[in-house]
Amino acid sequence: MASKATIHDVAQQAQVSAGSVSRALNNYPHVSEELKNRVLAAAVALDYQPAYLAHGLRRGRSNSVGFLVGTIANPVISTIFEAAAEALSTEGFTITLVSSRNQAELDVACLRLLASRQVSGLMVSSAAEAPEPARELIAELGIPTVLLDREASAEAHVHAVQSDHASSIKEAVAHLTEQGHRQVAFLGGPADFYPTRQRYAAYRDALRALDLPRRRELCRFTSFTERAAYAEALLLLRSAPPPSALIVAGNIILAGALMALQDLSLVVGRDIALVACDDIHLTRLYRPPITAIRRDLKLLGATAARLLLQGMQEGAGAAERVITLPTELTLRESTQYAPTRLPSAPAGGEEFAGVALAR
Amino acid sequence: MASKATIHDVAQQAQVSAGSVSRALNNYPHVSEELKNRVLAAAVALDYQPAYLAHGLRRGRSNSVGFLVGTIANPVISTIFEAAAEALSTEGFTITLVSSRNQAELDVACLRLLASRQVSGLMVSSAAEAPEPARELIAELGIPTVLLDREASAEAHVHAVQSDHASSIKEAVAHLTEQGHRQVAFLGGPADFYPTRQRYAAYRDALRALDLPRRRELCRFTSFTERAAYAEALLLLRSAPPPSALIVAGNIILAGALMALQDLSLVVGRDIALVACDDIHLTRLYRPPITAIRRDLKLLGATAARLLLQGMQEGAGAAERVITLPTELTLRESTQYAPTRLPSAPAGGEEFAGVALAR
DNA sequence: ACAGTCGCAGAAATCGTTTTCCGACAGGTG
DNA sequence: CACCTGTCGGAAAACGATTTCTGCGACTGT
Repeated sequence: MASKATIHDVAQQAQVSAGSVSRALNNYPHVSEELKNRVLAAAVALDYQPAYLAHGLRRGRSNSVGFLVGTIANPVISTIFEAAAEALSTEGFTITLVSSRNQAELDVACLRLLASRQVSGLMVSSAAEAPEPARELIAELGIPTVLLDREASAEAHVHAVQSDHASSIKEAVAHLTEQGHRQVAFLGGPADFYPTRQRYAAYRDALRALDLPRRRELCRFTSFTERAAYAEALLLLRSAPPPSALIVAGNIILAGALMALQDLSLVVGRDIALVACDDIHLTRLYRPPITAIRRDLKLLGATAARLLLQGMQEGAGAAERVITLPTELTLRESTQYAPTRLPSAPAGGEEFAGVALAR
Repeated sequence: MASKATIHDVAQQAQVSAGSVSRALNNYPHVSEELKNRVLAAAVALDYQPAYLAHGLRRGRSNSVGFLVGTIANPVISTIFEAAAEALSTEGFTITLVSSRNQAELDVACLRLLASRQVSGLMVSSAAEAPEPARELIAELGIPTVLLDREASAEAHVHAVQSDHASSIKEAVAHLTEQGHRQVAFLGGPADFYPTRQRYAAYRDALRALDLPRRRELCRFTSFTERAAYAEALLLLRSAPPPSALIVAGNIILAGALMALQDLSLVVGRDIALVACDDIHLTRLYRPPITAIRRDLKLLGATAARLLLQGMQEGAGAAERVITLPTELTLRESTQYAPTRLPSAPAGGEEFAGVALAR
């Protein structure tokens, strides 16, 4: 009913041609006030809604941007995209959402789907990374694209918004060192994943700069499932000598790590210091509150939207842009007190280490 | 490049007419094997992707379903929609996502937008509820629709998937009563919100059935922001006599409530028993773990998708369907031990009751 | 051998817009 | 008065698919 009236109905009602209706409604030059008013009145009277499909077909663009996500069921991702969606929709764009279900091999199929939908822009927070076929496809598609927290591309139409993970990681390691920690562990996402690479590199550099021991077994990578993160965290925590501090990337991984800590009866802030890489409800509300690296997710989404809007406007014009947004280390109790595992408390420390070793 | 080849290019390559290409590709009857092969080969050679817009325009349907959400930045919502999106996309549908930013007055505009996009189906988890104009619009739009955890509609094309909030709430109240609690508080979402109404009604009925005091000030409703939930929780917890148990609806509200509890130095499981209405990472990982009402969010989403697919297939055919899925109360330590606030100290108990009567 | 089906495929109409093309008309100028 | 310039709006051609219409052969039954 609502979408039943066509432009011809409006034209008939207003006693003009269909072309004039189109011109009047789209604010073309050289349209008389009088005609415009007549058309507007008729459109309102008939509750005319232009048929999007026909509009897009003729115009050659769909006025919709494609969102490719690994999963939307992650509060960090969904917050970013919500902000981006808001900015884009106020500019008249619709969002077409596709999830590759965290399966890298589905990325390409999802992109093709979006391309066949003739999206006018692309926002990508895909499952996988790097030399991947998905990147090539994005490059050859020629659609203005913004990568979210992914390795930037050299293509002119492919922009990127990233977070400065490195500086906060370095800050965190420095902070832990000041508290006396020397065995600092790192639990990251998939090793080829851009944020993980950034964080890991910063972690490694910081250890080197501060002359801390760099032990391979204190550094593990896991997929984005709680179960996998739990398993890796267990392995990591059981290594000898055990870590006295742990940096975990991502909120799902944090959940797995906390489960592992609880299963090993390790109390955060007492037996081990903990730093999380995204600030979610859990980090603030956990007892003790967990030190976390914060970033403005809404700003990230909004910035990405702005970049994409620019990219879509200038067509295949200017060169690619990369924007890096700051992160901020928020200290909380999980890193505030020197854990008992620290070698500074000699006897107790030994004992705890012994227990940990014995499982 | 990828979407550059049209059906005419394929026709030319295969030395047939455009119509035949369409028939061959869409598995029409009366197409010779030989022609079909030739067309298929040509299509592959040219990497032909049918133009979605033209296809939809001619067919009259867009092969995309609209998702209307209050916000996607809520893990419960996004998990449901992720599951629904997966089921729908395997059937060849695309998702068009619109967020009304939790503003009830935007619901209608969002629906109109989706309607103008000629979506073939609608999935609604809108901000607001009830006699609202949005419901009327959905009714008159005539698009097959599934409401997610919302009041069902009498319209033939409007289906619903709901959760059986009531039974678990009753179970929770019974459990609390068994532990000796008499001052059971309830912190819900907006009062006109379907899940809140269901939960509140069940809570009230359970109190009545178990002959517990029903005090208005122990029952508060809040919007879906952490700040608001925090404020209401403070008021609720400060009422005299204070509640010894608290049931909170929704994950955002839980976060606000936990903040309030921490600010008042009330320890969950010791000073107050706590029941949450959605099982998220936070409930499982909080110390102590929080008793929660669980439901299978993926099943909810998948069921909604199934309902919508049915609805879109049978057109304006059969009548509306409502499916109610079970919930399950998972007991954890937050309700396991009798809190210190319990009137088991008799004098206090009398006093509490007296105050309760006086309102 | 002839009318009646049936399978197949080309030509053309169609979906609802936008856009191009073109003609009509008004007003100012040489 | 002829001529240009510029505004306005109708008619028709796109856009790229699907679907209807139509006709051509081949096959069947009598």
